[in-house]
Amino acid sequence: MIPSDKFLESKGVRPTAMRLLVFQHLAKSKVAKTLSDIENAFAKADRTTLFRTLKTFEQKRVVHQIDDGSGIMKYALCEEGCNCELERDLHLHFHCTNCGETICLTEQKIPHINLPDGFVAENANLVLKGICDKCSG
Amino acid sequence: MIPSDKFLESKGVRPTAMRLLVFQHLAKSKVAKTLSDIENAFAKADRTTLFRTLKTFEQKRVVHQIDDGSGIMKYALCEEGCNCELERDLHLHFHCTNCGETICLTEQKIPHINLPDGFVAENANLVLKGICDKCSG
DNA sequence: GTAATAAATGCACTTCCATTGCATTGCCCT
DNA sequence: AGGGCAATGCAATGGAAGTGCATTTATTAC
Ligand SMILES: [Mn+2]
Ligand SMILES: [Mn+2]
Ligand SMILES: [Zn+2]
Ligand SMILES: [Zn+2]
Repeated sequence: MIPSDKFLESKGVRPTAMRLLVFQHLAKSKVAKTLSDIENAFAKADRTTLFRTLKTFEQKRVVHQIDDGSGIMKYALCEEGCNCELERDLHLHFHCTNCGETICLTEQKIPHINLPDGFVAENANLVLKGICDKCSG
Repeated sequence: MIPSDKFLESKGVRPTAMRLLVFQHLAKSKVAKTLSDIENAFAKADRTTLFRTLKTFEQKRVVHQIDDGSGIMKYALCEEGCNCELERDLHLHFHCTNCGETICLTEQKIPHINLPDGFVAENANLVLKGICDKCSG
């Protein structure tokens, strides 16, 4: 298990105290987090710093942003070997309408779609909504 | 060609002057429209009225709302025989990162996805981003 | 080590869109 | 005409994203 600070450095992100906390918070979580989630997880965290931390993480492919249709952006760690550079998010996301949580289904890839002539897709976002495993149990 | 007012009535929407204008505006358009788009299309239109008009249309399955990831909701007429009730949006949407337009690809259905145990999908949203036919020509 | 430089942080403020409250107007039915 | 409900218009609010700028902290140069 590569330590968090070394990991961030390997991604080109300077491992400040706050960044390490955010990274580890996301690493512990099975679900995607909103900015407010993260803000509330740390008593003395400034919203703007967290916002910019996540932006930096996103640029350096540490996290990916998820628009699950709830109106609030969520963030989750990228998979190892994830090539967000080419296709931001090949896997799909599941948004539970009961508990409101959103999770990455990294095993479920977005199928290839044949588009009409003239359309060139560079990116895809597939969100399924319904009841998650915890809520349907 | 069924007249607009009869069509709205058949959907359980009272065909007021403003509603007819909005409906016909959407019917003419090949692309999904934002609330501001519609507001700008009519000089003396109140934003709130349009907002509620679209909300009513959505509830009565006259239009569907599209979250293309641009941060602004867009609206497009439902297809004839569309069963939004069961699966809000079976077809996919294409968002052009060049011209900013979003169009319904009603022929392109969202493929069925096998989910892990415990997950029950009720709804799906698939948005492809890239260059549209007009911009790639 | 100290000074210069660059990066990160904190606070205030702005912007943009969605949404609501409430008074008013218009429509429909009796 | 009058009662009642639906639709409208205007004002205000809320929530989230994003920006400006001063301050602190870390890095680099000397
Ligand atoms: Mn994901
Ligand atoms: Mn559509
Ligand atoms: Zn759930
Ligand atoms: Zn285009």
